[in-house]
Amino acid sequence: MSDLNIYLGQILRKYRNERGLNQEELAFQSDLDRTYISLLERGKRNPTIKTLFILCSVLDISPELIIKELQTKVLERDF
Amino acid sequence: MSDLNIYLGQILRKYRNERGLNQEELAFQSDLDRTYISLLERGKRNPTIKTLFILCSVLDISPELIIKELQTKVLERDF
DNA sequence: ATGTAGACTGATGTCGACG
DNA sequence: ACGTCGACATCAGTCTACA
Repeated sequence: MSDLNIYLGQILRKYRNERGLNQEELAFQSDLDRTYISLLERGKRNPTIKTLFILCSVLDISPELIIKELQTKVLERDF
Repeated sequence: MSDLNIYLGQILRKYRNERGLNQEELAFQSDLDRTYISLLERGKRNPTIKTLFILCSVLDISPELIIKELQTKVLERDF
């Protein structure tokens, strides 16, 4: 639970790489700042639901699936 | 997409009522402010992922399921 | 028991620049 | 192409109070 940001960052980075996007392209398409993508992926930010939905739509993945992965990662540890 | 907050608020309120909790009890158990729960349920706030997870744990519902419901509501309209 | 208002703190998210 | 820094604006979330 405390490391939720870290896990989410790892998941988002994984899908970004799978899509063959770099941070700049993801930032541009999602209309977010590149430095913010960097912060997110390194677990320095805890995004809002709306931001998550935007990123998921660009990464062409279901928010539900991201949350599912996040849940399992969190449950493994301290939730 | 623009109405994401509204839909999320409706969903959260639905589950809170199903659990027989009032806003004060939910606020206390989730360690959030009562007035914030009120704002959330009326779509005036866009919570972070962490806040969603906290609320879900008190409401004893999977975050994945909330997001799934939210997705379908959003997809119906403008996403 | 809930909605609302206002003032507030801290975190999210922006922007320009550098290594 | 990414991490980082600092300054900044905006919004999440708190608190007191009243209807």
